[in-house]
Amino acid sequence: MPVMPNNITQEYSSEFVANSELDWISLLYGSTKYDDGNLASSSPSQAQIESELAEANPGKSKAKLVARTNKKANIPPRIEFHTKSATDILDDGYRWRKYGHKSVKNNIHPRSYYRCCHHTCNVKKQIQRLSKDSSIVVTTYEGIHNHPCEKLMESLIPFLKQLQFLSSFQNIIQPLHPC
DNA sequence: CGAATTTGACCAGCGC
DNA sequence: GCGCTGGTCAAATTCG
Repeated sequence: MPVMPNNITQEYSSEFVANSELDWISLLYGSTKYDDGNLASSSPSQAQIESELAEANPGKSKAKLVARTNKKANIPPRIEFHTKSATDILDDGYRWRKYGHKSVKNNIHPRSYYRCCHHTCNVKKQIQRLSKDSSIVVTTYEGIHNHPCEKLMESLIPFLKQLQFLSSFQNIIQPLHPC
């Protein structure tokens, strides 16, 4: 099963482009789509990120940066991952609760809506297969997690406990060996 | 039995 | 104003 990055940030996205499982990424600042399927970028910051993505991803010409023409303010950034996978749900380390399932226009595959289970986190994601290519799973993240990845923490906890134990041990030894 | 998922209803935005 | 579409809610259902 392909594994998605643990923390979805703008900085992280260009790093993840190198993952061979990934087809391409779009950074979305909105959802305005035109009939021909194209999306446009407008703000300078988005253009800047787009060029950075292009530099980080020379072989993947499809990487696009998108602007939302929506008038609403404070729209969280959206990042779209295109992944070739037989399974719809990609393991990104976070726990998600499904809250919706909808068939969308011009696509035979329904779209699933998920929300992060963490009580203080409002990150959402949508999962949908491409109508043109059913092997491609499109995962769109909206917002940034404000908490650590649970799976990562689970694997780190034993190590941290060991560190804590060793540091307490060092506190006992240090008085005996000041150097 | 509690948690997670499913699914129909509802709402808001947009184009005509 | 109306219909279409996407997004969300919440009750019902399923699952472990």
